[in-house]
Amino acid sequence: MTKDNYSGKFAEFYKKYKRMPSYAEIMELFGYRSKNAAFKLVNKLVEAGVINKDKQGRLSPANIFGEIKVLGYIEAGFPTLVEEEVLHTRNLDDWLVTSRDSTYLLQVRGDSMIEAGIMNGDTVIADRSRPAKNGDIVIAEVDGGWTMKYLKKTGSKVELLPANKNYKPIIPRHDLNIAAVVTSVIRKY
Amino acid sequence: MTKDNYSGKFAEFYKKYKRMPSYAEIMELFGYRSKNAAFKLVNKLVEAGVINKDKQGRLSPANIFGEIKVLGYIEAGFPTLVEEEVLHTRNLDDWLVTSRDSTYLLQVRGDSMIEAGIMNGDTVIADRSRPAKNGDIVIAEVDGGWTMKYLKKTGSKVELLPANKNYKPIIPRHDLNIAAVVTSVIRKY
DNA sequence: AGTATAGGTGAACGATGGTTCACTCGTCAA
DNA sequence: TTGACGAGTGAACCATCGTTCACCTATACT
Repeated sequence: MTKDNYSGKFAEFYKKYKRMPSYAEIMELFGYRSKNAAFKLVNKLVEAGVINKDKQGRLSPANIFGEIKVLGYIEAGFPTLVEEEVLHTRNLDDWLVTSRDSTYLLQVRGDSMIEAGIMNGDTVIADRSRPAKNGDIVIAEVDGGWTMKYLKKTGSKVELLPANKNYKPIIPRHDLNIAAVVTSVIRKY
Repeated sequence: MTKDNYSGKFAEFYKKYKRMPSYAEIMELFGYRSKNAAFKLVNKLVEAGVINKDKQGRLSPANIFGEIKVLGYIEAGFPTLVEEEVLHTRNLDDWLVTSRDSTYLLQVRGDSMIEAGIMNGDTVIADRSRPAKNGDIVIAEVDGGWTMKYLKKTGSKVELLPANKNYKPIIPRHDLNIAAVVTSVIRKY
């Protein structure tokens, strides 16, 4: 069994149970009949930097699980070199979500934001706690309905601008309630 | 202290140490002087569905940490109603990443895929293990350089198509090595 | 008034945790 | 052939774990 397979089993377990296995469980996981075998294996993985162990011997994953390798740039235009080197790793959750309680996912219908690269079927991450600045893409309740648009503030005047020439800007008549600011857009193929 | 603050402290701890606190640690966390106080608090949170407890009393977060609430649709075009109801929750990692070992993040430079809604500065998630099908967006090594394009297969012929009228299709002369398939696009504001 | 009841204290319990020690069994190099 | 070494076994160790019990407030409700 390779070293990747070793840590893979731990990652599997951690993903399933959201905690590290005890030594008794590691025994079952690898078919050992001695706790000490598990103990030695763990120490190796600690040295390899895959697992962390605190002073009291409790285990925790060492960032590796849940983190995704980040390579360099890819040029969409002309072919260039991508360093085949891993620059660092990144946890998607930590990267995209600052405050979990005030964050929501919304699926997008329609094409009014197409020029901003937001297409029909995309998912947006919206944060309710972030203050809306001029130029932000916001989720807003305007005159009784909900919409997603660019926010344009000019003095005390507020407009909601689409990113599609076929649609007109919205100037709120009665109520404008900005519910959330779009912090990210995700498209899944 | 509200119930959210209770679970918030657990979420904080779990995020920091990637494991649930022991009862002794919960005591410190909340300033209790008795383990039993922690014990009773945990049981409440188990009943509230925030924390899971297995047969041997070990704790694990009950999906709530790390999961983000999913609301309904947002109409980009015209204002519509968004049900203010949480449909379900979703874990970004599980949703976007199928096999962690073969997944990479790449930052996009250039505008050759702009009509596919992939803009300069976006981040793409690429999977090395997924087979590349006709119409997929792929990361490919062609004639010594790297690029990201649509893959077009017609019989035995292979082309790389940009999503921008200003760029021409790439027909590989010597080598074409499809390294990864783009599974998601992320744009962060 | 009394009296439930939620929330905390403090001590004790057995079970399980991680750890250590002595030993065995192959494998590989000298 | 010998010896060193990595890897697994099996038993024992104590600290810590989760749990339970009896007891002690407060606060709110009849």
